[in-house]
Amino acid sequence: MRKPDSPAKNTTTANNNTGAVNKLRKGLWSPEEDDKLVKYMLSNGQGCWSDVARNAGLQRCGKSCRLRWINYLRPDLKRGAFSPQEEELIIHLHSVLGNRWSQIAARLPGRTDNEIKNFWNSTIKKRLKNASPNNSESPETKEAVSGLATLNEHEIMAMCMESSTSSSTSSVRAMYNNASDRYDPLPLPCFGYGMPSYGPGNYFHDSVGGGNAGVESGLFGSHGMVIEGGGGGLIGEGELYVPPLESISLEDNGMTNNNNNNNNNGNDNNNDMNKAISGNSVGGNNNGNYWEVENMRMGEWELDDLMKDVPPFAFLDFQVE
DNA sequence: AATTGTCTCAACCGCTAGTCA
DNA sequence: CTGACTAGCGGTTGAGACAAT
Repeated sequence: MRKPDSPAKNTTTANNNTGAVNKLRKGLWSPEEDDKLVKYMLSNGQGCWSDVARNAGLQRCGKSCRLRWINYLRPDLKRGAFSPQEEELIIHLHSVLGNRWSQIAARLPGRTDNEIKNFWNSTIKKRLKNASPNNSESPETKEAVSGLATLNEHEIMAMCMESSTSSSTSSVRAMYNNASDRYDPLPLPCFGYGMPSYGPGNYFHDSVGGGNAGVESGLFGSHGMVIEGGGGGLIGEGELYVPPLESISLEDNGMTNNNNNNNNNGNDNNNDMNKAISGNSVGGNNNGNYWEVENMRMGEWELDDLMKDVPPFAFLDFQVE
């Protein structure tokens, strides 16, 4: 943890330093600063982060405010220890996506890229290493990693349930109940498609009336997070494959996210999952929506191709007016 | 009880990409 | 086209917490 710089040391008042820009604070955030930022964000929503810093009366750079909000203050954060299911999912996603922490985080409701990155570097990495102290390419290690490429359907559902009933949901409800009978959430920059239960259009809107948004919309459902194997190939029947963001065709869902322009070509995804989906037509579990992924290999999927003919983003009601 | 080593994680840094004048 | 500005990402740092000696 970094020591919070004292305000006296870091703040140069404009009074006795004409023309000088106030020195920005660094280091740990004080409760008062947190309070200021939370209050500002809840009442004004996210705008330009440098404006947020200025208007909230914080001697912080916008970048610092953004980080603090995203990683710590955002009301929907889950916090606490990672569940075994989350852990498995992280390992699996990392085997598919590599160190794309933000994309991994986008598939884990209430978790931040920073949190996942730390968890990976401190815990999982070590665990996988310990599983095979002599050789990282040993069968044990391969099993530890590739064995997680498929997740048990019930485990996924359990994660959906856990996610949708998490205490963070309640806390968000509490924060928004006074203002409205539905959750008009603050914009959450890292939540794009691929995180449907919190994503645009699904974000808690149905939860207030007793519905269960996380389950109804499907933690991995409507945007095609999980492809159910049809038997044969590496994805067995009843097993679930979580495709990389870049690989998901949204055409059948009629949904896309213009914000996701990350044109990763997936060259580092040359693992067995390619073989698994290549030559196996796998159907989505989304009420009859199917993605035809026949003949597709990750390295060949270009985002431009995926995005063409996709109708404009149809759900922007979470945007701050 | 004191010291040392290790772990955890909040926050920073540097970089890239997108936007706009 | 260019440069300034901003958002976002991944890597790294470092201080506090905790465990071991």
